[in-house]
Amino acid sequence: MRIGVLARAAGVSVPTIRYYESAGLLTPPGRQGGQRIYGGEDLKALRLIRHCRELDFSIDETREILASVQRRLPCSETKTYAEKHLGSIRKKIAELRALEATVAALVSGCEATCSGSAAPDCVILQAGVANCG
Amino acid sequence: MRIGVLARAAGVSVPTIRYYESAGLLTPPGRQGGQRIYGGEDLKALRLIRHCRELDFSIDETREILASVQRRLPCSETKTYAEKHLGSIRKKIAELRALEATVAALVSGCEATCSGSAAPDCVILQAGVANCG
DNA sequence: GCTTGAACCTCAAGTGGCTTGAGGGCGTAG
DNA sequence: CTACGCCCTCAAGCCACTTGAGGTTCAAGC
Repeated sequence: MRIGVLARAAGVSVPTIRYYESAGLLTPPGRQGGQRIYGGEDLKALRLIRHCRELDFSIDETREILASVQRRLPCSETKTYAEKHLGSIRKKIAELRALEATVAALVSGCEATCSGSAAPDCVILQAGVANCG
Repeated sequence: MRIGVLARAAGVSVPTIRYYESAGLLTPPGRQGGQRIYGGEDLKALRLIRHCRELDFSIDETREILASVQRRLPCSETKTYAEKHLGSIRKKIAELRALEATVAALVSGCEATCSGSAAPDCVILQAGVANCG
C-alpha cells in the first residue's frame, strides 16, 4: 500500500502521514524505489491515531497511548489518560463559560448604556477611550 | 517612560510589547539613545489591547477594535465585534460539551466492560488493538 | 573617570499540529 | 518516449507569544 492509498483509507492527508512519522507516531515503513510501502498494521495504527486526535488528545498523549497499546498494557492505563483529559476538557469549558458571561454582559451593558444617547462610558471599552453613541 | 516601566504598568512582559509593535498594534514610539520612550497614550492603548486579549479577541480583531476606537467610531461597531465573538465562544463551548460527553461515555463504558474480566473490546480503543483487563 | 549591573536593543528559533509550496524523482499507460 | 499522476525532501507559514544569544545604553557607586 502506497502513502496515497493509506491516506484515503484513513481519511487523512498525505503530508499529515509524513508529519506523524516525523513526530514519532508512525514507525517508518519499508521503501520500494524510495517510496513508502505500508501494511495493514500501519492502517490500524493510523486509525487509532485519528481516533485519539478526534478526541482532542495531544500528539504527546497520543504517542503515550499508542506506546501503551503496543506494549499491550491493560486499558486501565489508557483510561487514566482519558480521565485526565476529561478533567482538562471540563476546565476549558468552565473558562469559556466565564468568558461567555463576561462578553454577554458587555454587549447588553453597551445596549443599555449607549443606545439612543451619547453615553460617556461604553462598558465594552473600559479603558475609557471609547466614543459611545 | 521606558519599556520596562510600561510593561509593569500594564502587566505584560517586555518582549510582548515589542511583539505588539511588530504586529502593528502599538505605534512605534520615539527613541532616546536607541531606547523606546513611551507616553500616557501608549499605556492607554496597551491596556485596551490587554483588555481585548483577556476577552480572547484575536490579534486581528484587536487591531480592528483599536482602529475603530482611534477613528472615534461609535461603539455600536465595536459591539458588533463583541457579538460575533460571542457567537464563536458559544460554538466552541458546544463543541467541547459534545467532546466531554464522548470522553465521559468512553471512561464509564470502559469501567462497565473491562473491570474484573478480560474483556475483548475496550470502548476507549475502538480500533480493536487494545488488550483489556 | 571607571566599573558594575540592570535594563535595553536586535535577530533568530521554539511552541503545536499541521498545511502549503518549490523543485525534483518514480511508475505506468499509451 | 512522452505524458501524467503520484511520490520524495526540505522550507516556510499559521497564532501569539516566549526564550535565548550576543551586544549596547544608562544610572549609581567609588
